[in-house]
Amino acid sequence: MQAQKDAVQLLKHAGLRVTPQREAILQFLLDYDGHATVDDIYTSLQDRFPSMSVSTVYNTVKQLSQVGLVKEIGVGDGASRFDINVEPHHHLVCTRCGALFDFYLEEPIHLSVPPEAEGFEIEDYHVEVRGVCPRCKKQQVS
Amino acid sequence: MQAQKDAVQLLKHAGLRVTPQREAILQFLLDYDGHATVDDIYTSLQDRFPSMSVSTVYNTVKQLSQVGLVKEIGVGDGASRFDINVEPHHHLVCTRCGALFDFYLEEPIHLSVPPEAEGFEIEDYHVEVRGVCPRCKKQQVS
DNA sequence: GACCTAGATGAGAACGATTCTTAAATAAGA
DNA sequence: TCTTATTTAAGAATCGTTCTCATCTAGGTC
Repeated sequence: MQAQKDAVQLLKHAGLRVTPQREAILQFLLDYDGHATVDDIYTSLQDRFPSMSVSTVYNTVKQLSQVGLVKEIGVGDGASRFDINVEPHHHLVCTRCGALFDFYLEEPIHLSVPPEAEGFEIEDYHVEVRGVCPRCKKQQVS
Repeated sequence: MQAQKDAVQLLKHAGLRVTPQREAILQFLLDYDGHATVDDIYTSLQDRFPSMSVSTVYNTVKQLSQVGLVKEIGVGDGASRFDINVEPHHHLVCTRCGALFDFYLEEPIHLSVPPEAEGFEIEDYHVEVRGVCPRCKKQQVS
């Protein structure tokens, strides 16, 4: 009840219409521990919304991300993931299994904009660290 | 002649068979000023290799990147881009037009691996800075 | 130079993620 | 309750990429 109200309030405050589908999708992301793909959301809500289409999930997460309620993270080549953690943070990606971990930088990056991009207006940045996660490291025989 | 020899030598040293298609693709990347997509390569070589298939381009760039002759950079959602600059470097991406600029970090990043990823073995990392390039900034009225 | 074989190519089918299209359904203000 | 601008469902369409497989060829061997 509590949590359900949250999703509704968040949608209202964001100026989005409250529909059952949106509420469920946002709620799912609020409860989900990790970085969900559209397919995660879609299949998880199949029971409650058997007739919901994938387009609806795409539309919804796009809107949620436009109003800043979720953050889209596109690492590597696979499907985009959606993160309820909208604070600026970065990711470790396992090149073996695709697992994703959040991390925070100890201090902001320092970069020198090259001459040909003089005047580039930085909006934000994302660091993608690639490597082998502890789980996969354990599994490899070497 | 000079440049052409380079591509051949690079392929040989990498232990790859030298085929006309590979030579042309690598040469194209050597000459190309920027970050080419598979489609850039494919369409640019249509004249010289009318019967070359996209698969060949995909196969070739994949191999070139496996032997370290080029670097694949996948920013945002669109097509992967291939970069003859294999030094560790990072990218500015224009969120309006998709333009891509290289940049270098003044100093390496410092990160604290989160507890749940304890033992993560870092292979490399890539910083994607998003914003508005000078050209697009000029064009927007505001 | 001719021969052999692992490896490369071309053509198109297949695939996965995402977007588009359209008609029907509905949230939310009047 | 009525109205209208939004949202939805369903599936077609699109885009980038991979796969399949029959044919071809680079490059070592004789």
